[in-house]
Amino acid sequence: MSIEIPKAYEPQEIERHRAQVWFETQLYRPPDDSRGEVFSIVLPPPNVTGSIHIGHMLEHTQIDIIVRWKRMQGFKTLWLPGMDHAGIATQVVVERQLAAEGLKREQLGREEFERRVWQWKAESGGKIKDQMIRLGVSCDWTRARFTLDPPLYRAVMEAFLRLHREGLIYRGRYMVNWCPRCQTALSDLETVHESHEGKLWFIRYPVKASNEFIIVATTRPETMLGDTAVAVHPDDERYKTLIGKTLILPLVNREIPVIADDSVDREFGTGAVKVTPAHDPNDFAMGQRHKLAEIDVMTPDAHISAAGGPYAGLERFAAREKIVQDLKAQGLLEKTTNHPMSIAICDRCKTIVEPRLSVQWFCKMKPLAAPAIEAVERDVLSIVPENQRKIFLDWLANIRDWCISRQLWWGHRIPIWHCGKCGAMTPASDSKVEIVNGHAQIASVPHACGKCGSKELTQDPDVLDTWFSSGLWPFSTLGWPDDTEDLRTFYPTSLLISGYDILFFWDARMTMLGLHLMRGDTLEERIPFHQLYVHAIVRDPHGIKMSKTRGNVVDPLEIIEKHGTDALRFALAVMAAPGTDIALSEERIIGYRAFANKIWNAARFLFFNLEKAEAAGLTIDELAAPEIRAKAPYTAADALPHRWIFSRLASVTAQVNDALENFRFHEAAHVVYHFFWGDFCDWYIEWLKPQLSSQNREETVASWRNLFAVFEYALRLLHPFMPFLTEELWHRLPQNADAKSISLESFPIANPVWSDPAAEEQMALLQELIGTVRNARAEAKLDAKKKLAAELSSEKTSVRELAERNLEPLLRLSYLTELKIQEQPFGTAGDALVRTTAQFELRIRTGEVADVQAEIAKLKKEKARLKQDIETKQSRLADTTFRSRAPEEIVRGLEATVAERQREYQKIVDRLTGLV
RNA sequence: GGGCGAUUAGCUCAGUUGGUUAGAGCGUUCCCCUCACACGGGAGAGGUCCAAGGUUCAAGUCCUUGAUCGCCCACCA
Repeated sequence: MSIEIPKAYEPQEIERHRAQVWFETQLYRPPDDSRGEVFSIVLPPPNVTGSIHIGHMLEHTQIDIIVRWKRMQGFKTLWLPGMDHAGIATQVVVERQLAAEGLKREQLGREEFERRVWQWKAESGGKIKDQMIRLGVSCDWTRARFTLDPPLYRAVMEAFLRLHREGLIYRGRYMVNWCPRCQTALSDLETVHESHEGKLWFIRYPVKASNEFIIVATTRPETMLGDTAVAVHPDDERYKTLIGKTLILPLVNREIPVIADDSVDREFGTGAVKVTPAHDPNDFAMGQRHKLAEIDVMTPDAHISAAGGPYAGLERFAAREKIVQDLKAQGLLEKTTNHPMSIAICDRCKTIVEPRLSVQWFCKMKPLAAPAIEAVERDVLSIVPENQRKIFLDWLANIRDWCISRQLWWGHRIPIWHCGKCGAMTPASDSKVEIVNGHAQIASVPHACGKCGSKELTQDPDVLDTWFSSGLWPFSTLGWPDDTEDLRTFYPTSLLISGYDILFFWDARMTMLGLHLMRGDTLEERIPFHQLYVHAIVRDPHGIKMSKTRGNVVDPLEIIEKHGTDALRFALAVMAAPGTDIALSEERIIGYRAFANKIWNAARFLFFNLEKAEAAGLTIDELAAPEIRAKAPYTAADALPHRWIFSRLASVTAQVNDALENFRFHEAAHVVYHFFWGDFCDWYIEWLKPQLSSQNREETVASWRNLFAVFEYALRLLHPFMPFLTEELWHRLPQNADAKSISLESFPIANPVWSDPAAEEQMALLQELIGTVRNARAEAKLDAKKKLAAELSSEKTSVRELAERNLEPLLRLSYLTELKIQEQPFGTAGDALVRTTAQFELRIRTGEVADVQAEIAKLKKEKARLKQDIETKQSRLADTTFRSRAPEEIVRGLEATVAERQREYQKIVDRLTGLV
């Protein structure tokens, strides 16, 4: 029997097929009846708009590695997927589509607009799901959730109503970040600050009935239309006499007072600041302190409002220009200076944000943050890497109230009704939802105003910040507020893996809301996840952030089509050192595609040679039945290669498990890569080749069994990193005809019994021996096909024996025709290449006269290197402080090294004297 | 303004408690289409670990300062 497989690994069809099977068989739904330790994790839900990008790919790869690893370790494992309705982001996309049709959402009306968004959601969401399935993520699709699904809608209502009852959610007229394009309030997090080359305008404000004036400096002259005071520092000698006087506000001719306030910075500008309570957060606070009028001079779309008199209707920057010109014309513009500053822009649409006074809903954060801080400090929630923990804590410590209302139509509508008569607010009596037109909305609509009994009730038009519902994700997805089986089983989740870009948006909010809303006496019971691993972001090959405008984005699906998912996954994993961003290049991915091919071909080699096993009388069962495999390693007359590879397996397994435990994906991937390619393919398989069809049946049987055992072991080790390839090969293994999936097999556990330092040491020596031969022939530029004879000498019996016993593989690996082993050192004839190490001396007969001069030059170079090395070490050893303070093992180690180098040195000297 | 990170081979990056000759992938040079794999095999070259001080028997690793680059936070008119 032999199994035919193609010469090169072509991932596309294989991956598509495997992904489909995994999905259709619901392979990753945790068995309902199983008990045992639980591992649960939620997918950071991608925005329903857009598509899977490389950042998702990194995140999904890391989660999937951990999840597959845990599942194989025997945990009852749930990875819960889903999508986020992504309030603004989605609404913006659909509004853009409408704009292309020449429509505005107001023309459609709320209901029709929502219908359009749902339509788009179905399309886009379906695409994302298909993409994720194609990526092979091992999540439980039967539990997929969407933030606007009825049960989750209800969870949002429940959370809102509860926080509202508790007084943690309040409504009020405050200064908020307002996006004039999105026409909605934004939270602080949804704005980003950009440095900007601004200007500082110095404007004269005349004192009433006097020739005096005060010069104020401002970066936003257009807001002067709304000025209601000018403030100076109370102790500022320059202005002391003016405090309390009245100024005439230029252009609008309004009378405004000069007030004194501690918050004024005497050093800045002229030390006098115009106060615009309706258009600046500081001024708003000052206005509150001094009971100043708030004059809103701007419309929601950032044009000057009627309150701006002659400037009404002008766009804000056009107004600025005109105002500056008018001031100049009236001689009131003292001067203009450059002023570097930072401006806030809308994270979503990049429009400059306008601080705006408006009525919004807020969530008090201090009381919610306190338990979260405690949880992190007490390590109830552990955060990796360490520096993210500090950032997390700092943010919580300085937290401010969260503006949670958005003037959008797409989202969870606030379950509060306003009375048209008395203005009082009546909340829904409970969180139940009903389905209307297929979608959830609050069911328990109040019939009358809770205060005056009027029936004139209208629901608050606003929806909640999309992150409010995201903040409930780890429990809303499990059925909260009901006490469901899932919630009891899988909450708290074990781990969260998320990017640092949403640490505050999402991770921190989930932590706070979970701790507050969930039942349980202890933080441990309420915390939404026990561990938080914060991953980095993917950058382009030059380390530059990917963005559509720069055009350096990498489409993971394109890469996957070209090189396969496993190659991309492996590249991402091996580059994902905690705390540093990833510069991803296609070359790198191609490299791991080659690795996949290498694995494929190792399998091909096994399959190809099965006849040889049969020739030795082995059946498939004998070869690789699980119970037979379990007894590996089998040893034969020459046990060294087997002892060695299993010893390597023991340490590799320990390293992989340890690395994954600490989210050191790069280390785990690196270790399996080098084990498979270096140890397994380059040495073990090569070594075993002659034994696979040798005359010695015992040896052949042992080699075959071990080869299969190691190979299938390696597949399991590799599976979390390369799920498709390993699954495919697993099924092609002859003994696995009926196997369900490698992902349900057990993950290797390091077997300390296999650890065999002696074997590793001997192998290292053999590798050195072989390397020496290869090096010599390469340097002598000998024809690669030319067979050589060599002689080996060593004072050490163990070395001679080792070489003798492993004659076969040595011949094979080095293309020697003959190897003679002797005790005595060689003479010094010039017809051979001689290589000397501390352990042995090797003479390779080339059959031609060696280039003696080249040999001498090489030896001299080596001699000099050794001399230098020995001297440095000796002087170190001569240092009495070193001898007295350094640990004894270090000193002894150094002594041994020096002794060895000296022997080597002596040999070279001898050889040189012979040659010269 | 506050905080954080980075600087190691031509390029992109590893290097967890300080310890003997600092690693990987790609690229590059030389040899080989050897019966699993040219997406391969073999052998090389290539680094005063940003700079200057310091701690230590011992520093890529710890401390201080500086330079360059990057990121995050922030209500500096």
